[in-house]
Amino acid sequence: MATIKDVANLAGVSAGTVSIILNGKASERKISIETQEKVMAAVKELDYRPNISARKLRSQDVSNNPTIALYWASDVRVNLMARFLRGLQNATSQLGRNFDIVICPYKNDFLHLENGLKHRNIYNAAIIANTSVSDMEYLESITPEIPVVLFNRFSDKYCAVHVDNYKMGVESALLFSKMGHKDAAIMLAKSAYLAMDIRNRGFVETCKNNGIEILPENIIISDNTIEGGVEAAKKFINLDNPPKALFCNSDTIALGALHVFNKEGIKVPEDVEIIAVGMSSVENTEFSNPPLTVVNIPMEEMATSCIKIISGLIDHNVENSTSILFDTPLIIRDSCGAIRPKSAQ
Amino acid sequence: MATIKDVANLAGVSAGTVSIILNGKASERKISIETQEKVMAAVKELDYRPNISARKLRSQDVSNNPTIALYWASDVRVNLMARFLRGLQNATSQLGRNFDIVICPYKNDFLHLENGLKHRNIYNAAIIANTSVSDMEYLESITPEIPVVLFNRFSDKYCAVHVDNYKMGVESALLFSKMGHKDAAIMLAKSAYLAMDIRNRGFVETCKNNGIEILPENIIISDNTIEGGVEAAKKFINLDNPPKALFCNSDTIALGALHVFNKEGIKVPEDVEIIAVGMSSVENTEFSNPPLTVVNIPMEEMATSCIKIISGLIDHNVENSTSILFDTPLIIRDSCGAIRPKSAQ
DNA sequence: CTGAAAGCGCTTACAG
DNA sequence: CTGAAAGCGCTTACAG
Repeated sequence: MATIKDVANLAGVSAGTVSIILNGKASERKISIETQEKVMAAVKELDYRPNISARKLRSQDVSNNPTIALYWASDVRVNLMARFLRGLQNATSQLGRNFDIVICPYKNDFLHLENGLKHRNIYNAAIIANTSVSDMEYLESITPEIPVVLFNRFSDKYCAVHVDNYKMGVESALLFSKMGHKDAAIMLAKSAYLAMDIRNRGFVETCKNNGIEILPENIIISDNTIEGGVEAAKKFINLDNPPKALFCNSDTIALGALHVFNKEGIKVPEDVEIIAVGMSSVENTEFSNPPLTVVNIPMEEMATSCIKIISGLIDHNVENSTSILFDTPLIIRDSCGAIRPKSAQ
Repeated sequence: MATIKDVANLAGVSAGTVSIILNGKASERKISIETQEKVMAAVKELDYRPNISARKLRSQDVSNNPTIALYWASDVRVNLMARFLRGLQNATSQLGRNFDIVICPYKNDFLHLENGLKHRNIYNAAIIANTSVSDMEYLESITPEIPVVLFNRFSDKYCAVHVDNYKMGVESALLFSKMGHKDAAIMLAKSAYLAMDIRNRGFVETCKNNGIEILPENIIISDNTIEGGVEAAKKFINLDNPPKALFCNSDTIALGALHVFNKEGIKVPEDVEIIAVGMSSVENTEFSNPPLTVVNIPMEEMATSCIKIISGLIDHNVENSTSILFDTPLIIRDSCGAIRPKSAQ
């Protein structure tokens, strides 16, 4: 990488002169047109780009926000990030402190390729979200150079903001049980995510314990997209004996399924009751037709909490393995468990 | 802000020693426990935080990505940003070059309070999205210190990636005209955004020219949220003579309206035909009930284009006022203009 | 009109 | 076990 000195040498002037020209003070300092042209030519030839760190160091006028890396798996639905970012914004306004949040997309299972955790001078701190099992193993094996908070994961070693995934599955199963169901189907997002697996286990095991049968063919795997839900619903409809209880591991999938059910005249909740895990904005499931019963993951609040911990870590006044467990409220809406007006029964 | 020298002075040691301790090399370098404790105490007392710029400058090991500020109005639906970020990701992979994208939420009409454009050493470049009229005036009046690309806005002065907002309104009106409508209603997001105003004008003026009447009471203003659409739809239903053509300036509002229509047994498109401006993910309108006809703003492609221009500006090989106008295709779906099977007619 | 030099806050060989 | 010094790449008074 060319430096200002290289440019100066090539142009046959001093570094100071190059700096003046590059900072648009050429006319103010009466630098000759000729010199200016020589310098700009050298800049182009060497593909010179100023070193921002050196600039910042030199001219201290500018308040320097801490830079926080947000590691977000690139194949995770970006609109989940929307909720997260909303929470981040809340936090900065609550803390009266500003952070530069840098979005760092990473490929699941390849977190170890990222440099930000290994160096102390890229970011001041990091939030790591949507780790896969092997990413977690990697994290357990290293000691990052910067403060780290895990989002929606737990570890003894790190600060973490998380939910009880198993319980989410349990509560969904219990609601089905309460509604008197004896068999159920599941739509699962295919993914490498531990959290989702744990949720499924919670659901499946609780079903078993409460006399709800889940036949192997009633477990439908799909992409974690609306379209994935559409495909899954088509499979569901074609089952020999579609259960009247459906658990969707992601509300995105549930929305796709609703689309198909509405189109095909399958009534929710009369023909099939649905519970979904609330990952996307509450709005999306609140105003679907019908509104969906969800076990809600409070992303915004969790994100706010993340930033507060990070802020504390940077200031050295938070314990190095603080964990906050968030509750995941069951929001009962028309798709399952709601008391319906007589006319609709 | 305390420096390493301050810490060294307070602890009564040299700056080098402080550095060694802070970098976790104390035991390796056999620094006495006593010294370590003195230093850490001084660090805490002074609330010392290392200057990342100085670190970066000193230890050049780490590749330094250009930092791009993404100015995004904080009251704009964050899930629009989702689409934008998806486009950004595509760009970085296409360019084989990495950028640090820093999310900079700003308050509309207060872009002038942001420092990033005024200094050359905070960010390397900026993308500015969702400017209000007065933000645009501000931008016209200044010369930013860094390369800037406008997103979904146009200016002679800046690079811009934009769409023909007027035409979006025109095409929606023309489709209604083709469907034989003689009157129409509009649901508008209340906002300070020029783009939305222009769209409305395009729609209203074209309606007028084509004999479609829009009564003042048929113009419904609402929040740009699903809930806003719900409220708007309730007002729509209570109109004395609700038109059979409805233009929504935002698909988010349209989704809220659909919720109400479905609930109240108002059939789309039989009872009312809907065209919406496609701002959120295509998925969301593709799998609603019924799927929505939209004039789509190709956010992802526009974002990709933004980054490519930025990359060119940084490398000095793109013109300083390059503009790219994107097409906004009309996507015909069931809510308006689709050829329906006989059974549904 | 332009150059030489100081110094921003760090880290790291080197010396002792 | 610790300190003094050099130097990363810039910018900016100062000198001429």
